[in-house]
Amino acid sequence: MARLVEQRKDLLASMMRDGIYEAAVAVMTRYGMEGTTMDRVAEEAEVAKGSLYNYFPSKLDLLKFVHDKTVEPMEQRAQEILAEEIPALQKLESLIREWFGYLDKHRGLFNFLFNDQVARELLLDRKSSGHAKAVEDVATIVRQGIQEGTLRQLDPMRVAWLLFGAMREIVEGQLSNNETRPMINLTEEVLDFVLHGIGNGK
Amino acid sequence: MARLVEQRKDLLASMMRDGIYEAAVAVMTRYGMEGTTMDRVAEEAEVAKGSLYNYFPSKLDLLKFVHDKTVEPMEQRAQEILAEEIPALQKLESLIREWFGYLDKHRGLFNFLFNDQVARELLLDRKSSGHAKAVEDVATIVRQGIQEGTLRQLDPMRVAWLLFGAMREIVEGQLSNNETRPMINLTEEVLDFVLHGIGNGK
Amino acid sequence: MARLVEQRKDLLASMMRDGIYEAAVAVMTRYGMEGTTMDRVAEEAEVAKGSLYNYFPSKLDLLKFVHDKTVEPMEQRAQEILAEEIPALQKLESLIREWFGYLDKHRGLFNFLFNDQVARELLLDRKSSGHAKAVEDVATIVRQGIQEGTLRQLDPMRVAWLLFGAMREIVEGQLSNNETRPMINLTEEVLDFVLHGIGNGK
Amino acid sequence: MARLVEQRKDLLASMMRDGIYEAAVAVMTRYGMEGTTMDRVAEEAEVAKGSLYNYFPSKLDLLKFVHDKTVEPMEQRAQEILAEEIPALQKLESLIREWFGYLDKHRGLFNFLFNDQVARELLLDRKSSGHAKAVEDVATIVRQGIQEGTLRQLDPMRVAWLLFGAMREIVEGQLSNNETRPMINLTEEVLDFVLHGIGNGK
DNA sequence: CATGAATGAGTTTTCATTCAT
DNA sequence: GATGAATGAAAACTCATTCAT
Repeated sequence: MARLVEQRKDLLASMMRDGIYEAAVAVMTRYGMEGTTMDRVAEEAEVAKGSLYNYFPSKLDLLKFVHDKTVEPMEQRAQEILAEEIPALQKLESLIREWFGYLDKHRGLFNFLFNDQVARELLLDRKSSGHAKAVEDVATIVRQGIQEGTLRQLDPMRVAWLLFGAMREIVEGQLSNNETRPMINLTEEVLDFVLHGIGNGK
Repeated sequence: MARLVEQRKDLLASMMRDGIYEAAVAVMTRYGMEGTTMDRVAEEAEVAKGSLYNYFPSKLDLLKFVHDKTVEPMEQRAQEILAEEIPALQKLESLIREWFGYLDKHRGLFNFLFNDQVARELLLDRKSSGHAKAVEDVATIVRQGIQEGTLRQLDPMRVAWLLFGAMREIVEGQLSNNETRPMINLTEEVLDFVLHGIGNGK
Repeated sequence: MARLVEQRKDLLASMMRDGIYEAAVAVMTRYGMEGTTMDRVAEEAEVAKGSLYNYFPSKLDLLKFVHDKTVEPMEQRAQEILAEEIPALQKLESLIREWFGYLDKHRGLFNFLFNDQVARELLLDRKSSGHAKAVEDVATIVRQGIQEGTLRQLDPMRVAWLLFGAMREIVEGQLSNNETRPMINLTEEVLDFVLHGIGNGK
Repeated sequence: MARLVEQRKDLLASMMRDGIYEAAVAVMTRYGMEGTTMDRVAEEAEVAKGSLYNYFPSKLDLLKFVHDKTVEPMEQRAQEILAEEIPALQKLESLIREWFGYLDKHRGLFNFLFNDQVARELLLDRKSSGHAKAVEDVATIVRQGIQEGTLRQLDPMRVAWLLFGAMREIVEGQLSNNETRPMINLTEEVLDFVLHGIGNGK
C-alpha cells in the first residue's frame, strides 16, 4: 500500500518535471540562453518559482535535465540503427536522416544542444556528451564500412568529426538563414558530399 | 616635439588596450563568456575596474575589440589568398592551412569566435560576421573550382558550409580532447576528406 | 476563499509599498533628492535592496509613487473646491487654507514636490505636474472673480503665478527658518496681501 | 620684487579661476546640475581635469565660487539701490527692475541659483544665502515705506518673502514656457500686483 | 508540497579625486 | 603648475536561491 502511494508520488513528480521541461524549452527557444531565467520558466510552466526547486535542486540541474531529455531519444534511435544488421552505408544514411528529422523538431534548442558555452559547461562533468556520443556512433559505422570495403581506410574518429561537423554546420547555415524548409531534405546531399567529396575525381 | 609626446601617449594607450585585450582573452578562456565580467578582466589585467572604461566605453566595445583584433588578420589573409592567381584547389589548401595555423594560436578563443551566442549577437550589427565571411570565401573558391573543372557541380554555398563545418568540428574535437599537437598537421587529411569523401570510389 | 487570500495578498503588498513610501520620504527628507539612493531607502525600510524592486520596477517608479501619493489628495481637494458654487474670493481662501494645511503635513517633501529639478523631470511625462495644475486652478478662480467683479482685470495666468509664488516662497521662508508653527495660520495674511497688495491705497 | 612675482601669480590664478567659472556656467546651463561633471567643465575650459583642482579644492568649492561670483554683482547693485536717498517705492521698482535685468542674463543658472537642492546644500554653511539676503533687502525697503506712509503696516519680512516669491515664480513660469521675451518687461506688472493686489478695491 | 516575497551577492557603469610624470 | 590616466567607492538593477506561510 505504501508502495502504491510511493508510485503515485513518483508519477506526479515525473509529470511536474515534464511540464517544467516543456516550459524551459519554450523559454530557451524564445529568449535564448541568456534570457532563460527561473522566473520565466516558472511563469511559462504556470508554477511558482519556488516549486521549480522541489523538482530540480538548481538551475543547472534543470538545464541538464532538458539536455538529457532532448538528446536521449536521439541517442536511443542511434543505438537502434547501429544494432541493425545492414551495411554501413545504409546505417550512415539512416543516421543522417534521423538526425535531420530530429533537428527539424528542436530547432529552437539547436544552440543549446550544440553550441552554447553553458551547454558545454554543464556537460563537463557528464560521462560523455550527446555530442561526443554521436561522433562515436559515426566512428563505429565507419569502422564497419572499412571492414566491408565500402569506405576508405581513414581514421574513423577523424572522419566522424568531419562528417558530424559538416552536418552540424549546414544545419546552422539553414537556421541562420531562417530557412524554414525541413532539413531532412538535405540528407542525400550531405551523404553525397561525405561519400564522394567535392573533387571531380579523375 | 608635441608630435613625439602625442606618439608616446598613443603608444601607451595602445599598450594598455593590448594588456586589457590579453586579460580579456585570458578570462574568456578560463571562465567562458558567461563568466567574463569586467571585474575579472580588471583583476586579470591588474588594473582598476574603472580604468577599463578609460579604454573601452562599454563591455560590448571591449568584446568587439577582442573579436576584431582576433579575426581581422585572418580575414586579411583570406582575402590575399583569394586574390592570388592560382587554381582553386591550391587556394583551398592554402586557406585551410591558414585557418589551422590561425587556430593554433587563439585556441582559447575558439568558442568565442565561432560558437557563442553572445558573440553572434554582438556581431549582429557588424558588416558581416567573420564566420559568414569565411563561408563566403570558400564558396568563391568552389565556384572557381567548378569553372576550372576540378570540382563537381554542387551548390557552392552548401559545399562551403559543409566544408567549413567539417573543419570547425575537427578543431573542436581536438580542443575537447585537450589534444595539444598543432592542428595545422590536419590540413592534408581534411583536404583529402573534402575532395574525395570517405566512400571507396566506384 | 481564494478571494480572501487574494485580498490578504493585496493588503500585504499595499502595506509594503506604504512602508517603502515612508522610508523613501524619510530618506528624501533627510538626504535630499541627490542623496536618495535605493540602498538608503532599503536600509531605512529595513528590507533588502532587491525587495524594493518587487514593488517598484525602478527608482523612477518609486519616486512617481511618492509624488502621486503625496500630491493626489491635494489635487482632489482642489477640484472639490473649484466645483463648489461659491464666490471666487471664498474659493481662493479655501484653496489657500487647504494648501497650507496640506503643507503642514509633508513639510519634509516640500522641496521634492515643488523645487527639485529631478522632481520636475520625472513629472515631465505625467499628465501635468501638480505644480502647473495648481497654478491653473488659481487662474480659473481668478477668471471667475473677474467676472463677478470682485477681482481686477488682470491676466489670470500671470496673477496665478504671482499668487502661487508668493505662497510658495512664504512656505519656504518658514521652512528655512525652522519655524514650526503651523503654516495654516498664514492664510489670512497671504490672502490680504494678494487681494490688497502692500501699497497704502491712494 | 618678490611682491611683484607674487602679484603676477595671483593675477594668473585669478584668470584661471575666471576661465573655469565661465566653463562651469556653460556646462551647467547646457547640461543642468546633474550633468555637470568635472570632466565636462575641464573640457569646456580646455584645461586638464587635474588642473581644476589646482584652483578649486573640490567640486563643491567650484560650485560655491560660481554661486558667489554670479550672485555678488546683484547684491552689490542691491546695496547701491538701498543706499540711495529716494522713496521706498522707487527703490522697490529699481530693485525689481534690476532683478529682472539680472535674470535675463543667467537664465541658464536660474535653477542653480534659486531652486536646486544642490545649491541649497552648498549654501548651508554660508552665512546667508543670496536668496535670503535679497529678501532681507526687500524687508528693509518695506520698513522704509511704512515709515514714509506709502506702504501698509505689514510684517516686513513676511511681505518680503511674498514679494520675492511672486517674482521668482513668474520668472519660473516664463522659463518653463520657454518664453524668450525679456523678463524686464514684467516689472510694471509685478509692481502693480505687489502694490495693489488683485482685489477690486472697495 | 505549493507558493512567491525576501534576499544579497554580483553586474555594468559613472565620476570626484589623486598622483606620477 | 599642468596633465590626464588610474582609482575605487557608489549607484541602479538582476536573478538564483531560500524559507515562512
